[in-house]
This record gives sequence, C-alpha cells and structure tokens, in this order.
Amino acid sequence: MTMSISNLVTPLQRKTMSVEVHKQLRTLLIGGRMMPGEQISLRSTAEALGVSVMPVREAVQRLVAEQALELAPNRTLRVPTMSADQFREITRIRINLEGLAAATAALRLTPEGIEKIEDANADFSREIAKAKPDGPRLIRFNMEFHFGVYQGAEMPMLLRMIEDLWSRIGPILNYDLQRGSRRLQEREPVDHHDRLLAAIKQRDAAAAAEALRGDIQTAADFIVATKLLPTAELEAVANTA
Amino acid sequence: MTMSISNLVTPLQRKTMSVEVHKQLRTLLIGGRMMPGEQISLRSTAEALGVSVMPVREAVQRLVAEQALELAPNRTLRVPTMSADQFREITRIRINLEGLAAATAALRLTPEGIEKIEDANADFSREIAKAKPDGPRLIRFNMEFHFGVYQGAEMPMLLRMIEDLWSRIGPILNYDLQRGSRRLQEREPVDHHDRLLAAIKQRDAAAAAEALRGDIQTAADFIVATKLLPTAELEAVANTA
DNA sequence: ATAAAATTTTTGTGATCACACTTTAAAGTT
DNA sequence: AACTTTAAAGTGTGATCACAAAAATTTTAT
Repeated sequence: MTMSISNLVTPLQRKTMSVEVHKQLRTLLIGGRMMPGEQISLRSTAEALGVSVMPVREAVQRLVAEQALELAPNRTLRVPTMSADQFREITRIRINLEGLAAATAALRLTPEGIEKIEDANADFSREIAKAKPDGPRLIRFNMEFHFGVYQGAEMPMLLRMIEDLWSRIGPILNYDLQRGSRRLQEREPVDHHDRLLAAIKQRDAAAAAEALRGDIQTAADFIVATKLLPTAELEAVANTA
Repeated sequence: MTMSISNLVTPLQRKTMSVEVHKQLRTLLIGGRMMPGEQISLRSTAEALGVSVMPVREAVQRLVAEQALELAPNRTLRVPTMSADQFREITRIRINLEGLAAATAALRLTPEGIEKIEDANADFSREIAKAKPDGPRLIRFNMEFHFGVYQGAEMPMLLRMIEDLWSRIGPILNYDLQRGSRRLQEREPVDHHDRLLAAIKQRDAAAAAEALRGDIQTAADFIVATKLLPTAELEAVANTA
C-alpha cells in the first residue's frame, strides 16, 4: 500500500439537497422500508422532506438509473416488482460480483478489518439465536458483515455496483422477513458466514468465494420457494393494464 | 423458452426528451467521441440539442449515476479521467461480468444469433486486415460482435450493467485508438474472437469465458502499457487544484 | 510589463409555473 | 341500485427565472 495524499484527506464531496434526498431514499430502499410495487410521488416526498420538487426529481432520476426505482409507462413512479426470473438473474450476478469481492478481500483484508467482520458476525449470530429475532437488527448486522468483507477488497467501483444490487433486492428480502420467515430459525446463514470467515483467515480466495456463493444461493432459493414473486407473465399483463 | 404475451409485444416505453438526450450523450461516450477530462456544460449542450436545460439536467444526472460522467467538487461536469488502478479494477469486473454473459450465451445462443456474431466478426476481421484500418468502423464491429454475444445470454440486467461499464471505458479505448495504436496491426484480437466463437459453437461455457478473458485482459494490458493513464497520486493532486 | 484587484461571464442548483395526461371522485342517467 | 358521463385532483415533464459560487476577463495599480 503506497502512502500518498489521497489516503489522508477525504475527497470533500459537494453537498447538495439532491444527493441528500438520494441518500435518504436509498437507505429506505436498502433497508426494505418500501414495498415492491409501492408508488411514490415527487410532490409528496418533496413536501415530506421540506424541499421543492427539484432535488427530489434529480434524486429520483438517479435512483431510476440505478434501477432502484422504476418509471412505469403510465408515468407513475414506483418501487420495482421483480419476477422470479429476474430474481434468479440478479442472484447469478451477485454470486459473481460479490464472489469476486470476497475472494479479493481474502487476500487484502487487514487484521483490523477481519476483527470488524468477526464482531458483526457475532452480533448476527447472537441475534439469530434468540427465540424471536428482531428483523431490522438482523438485516443491519448481516449488512455490516457482508459489506465489511466487500470493503476489504479495496475495489471502490465494485463496492458501488454491489450496493446498487442490494438496493434492488432490499425490498424483496424485507418483504420476506416481515412475514416472519421460518428461515430465521435455522442455523444455515450462520454456517455460511463462519465458513467465509474461516476462508478469509486462511487467505483462501477460492474458498471465500465458494462460501459466499453458498450463502447467497441458499438464501435466494428460499425466497424463490416462497413463491411470493410474480411470474414474468403476470408482470407483463400487469404492465398493460 | 415459454411463449407468452411478453415475447410478442414491445414494452412501449415512454418517450421523453430527457431519455433522448441521455441516449445521444451515451452514444457519444461509448463511441469514444468525448475525451477523458473534457468538460461539458448544461446550457451549451441544451442549446446544441435545441432543448431547455431541464431534460439535459435529468439526462446528465442519470449519466452521473452510471458513472459515465463525473461531477467534480467545484461543481464542474466532465468526462471522468481514470487512473491505472481504476482501469485495472474495471478490467477485473469486466472479466467476471462479461465472462458470465459469454458462458451463459454459449448455452443459450440460437443459430440465428450465432450467425449474426459471425458476420460481425467477419466485418471486424476484414477491417483489421486492411493496411490502414478505420478506427470508428473497427470500434463499431467490435461492439457488434461483443454485444451480439452478450445479448445471447438473455440476461437483460447483466446486459445493462455491461453497457454501463463500456460507456465508462469508451473514452479511454478511443483515446488509444485515435493515437493510431500499433495494436490494430496485430492479429491478436481476431484470434481471441475466433476462439470465443469456436467455444460457443461447441456449447462450451467455460471455454467461452476463458476466451473472452483473454480478449479483455490482453487489450487492457496494452492500454496500461501505453502509460497514458494518470496515476492515482497525480489524480488526487489534480482534484485539489 | 507584471501583478493584483475588480468586474463580467458562466457555471450548477433550487424554486415556481404551465401543460398534457392519468387517475380518482362526483354527478348525472337509465 | 348500477352504469355512464363529467368534473376535479394529482401525476411527471418541460421551461423560465433567481441565486451563489467559480472562472474568465478586464481594469487598475505598482
């Protein structure tokens, strides 16, 4: 790691209302606080945030570009619904991208970084062991664990792409969680996390990617099995209505 | 492949000025018609396109989200410059994502799709064999070949992500090309294309991904070797100026 | 002639209005 | 009561203006 001025200063980003609005909406989406298919309005959110519609317009435009929001043909703005096919596709992409991040992180993570990940995993493990785990807390700990790993890869562009993917699947995952998913009572996710952690400590890139693949795939299989996702055909018909 | 209404109708997307502006600017970027570091102005481009600043603002906001444009701290809008480190990172991402697309396409491509790819490759091969190949034509044929493959994967989200990546590296690749790159006189890219094509015909997903990896990696190595990319340190200093 | 200071121009950002279109609510009709 | 028709409210989109900050230009001073 070369030392330079770029490592010492924060890049002092411009602060505008629109980026602030964007961050807030994005947090809501990643945290799954908005339901798939839910409509939102420029004026309503502008009023709720105490700003004019302009910043909201730009923030929304950006979220549409990130595919975290959707602009229907009838010009209504909504949280995207996702067909089972689309969910499967996004899962394959996640396995590749997050697998790359995990593999790279296994080689680059510092002891401090590893420690942070272990803490997050401990929190997650403790919460999931409870008789009635708290959904939002579980989501937060799981996110801290995963992104702790991904940050360790030191690939900022990749990190951003993964964040975009998470903002798209956030609503789905939360929808499952709010229904009191049985999966919370299983040890499966913890096993995958432990395996990933072990691979990282051994600096085994391939094993790290494989462990992560297992984590993502089994979680995705569970979601698909719930059959809550609309099929592509139903979605197509809904769009014509 | 199941037959349904979604395969028969085009989703009739809304047509607004802003998406039109977005498409035009994006084409310029992917085609490498804008130089890295080049500044653009909302009002100038609005006047050039004969519209108000509003559609340009939304289009630009979207391009910024796709990281095809950059909003500097001093609030100037420009085509992003890319350090060698950033270029290497984006290359690793491309190998994973485009490799996934190629592997999937090898299993799903129809005979018609394969024929289109062969045509594009023939055009590309013919042009590169000339004494003085035409840069823009070469870029177009290469693009038609690659995206012909990627479309064959039938993964629309993945396709979009790859397009975003290309709009980011477009300016760099063209910059190299405009300097009359020696690489054009080598048979190397054609070899990789032929190998990829052969793998697809044999329905060998792994071989397809590997051939594509070779194509991307050798091209990237050449770019990095030209040392035209600013280092991360220089970039950091430039940002403070 | 050179440098410093003041001025003008240009930049992105936010707010407000007008417009076309869709959806919802109300009124009218059978 | 059930359906059709009409009116109202709400939607994103585009244009225009005002403003602060940065950049470029001109002016002034040394």
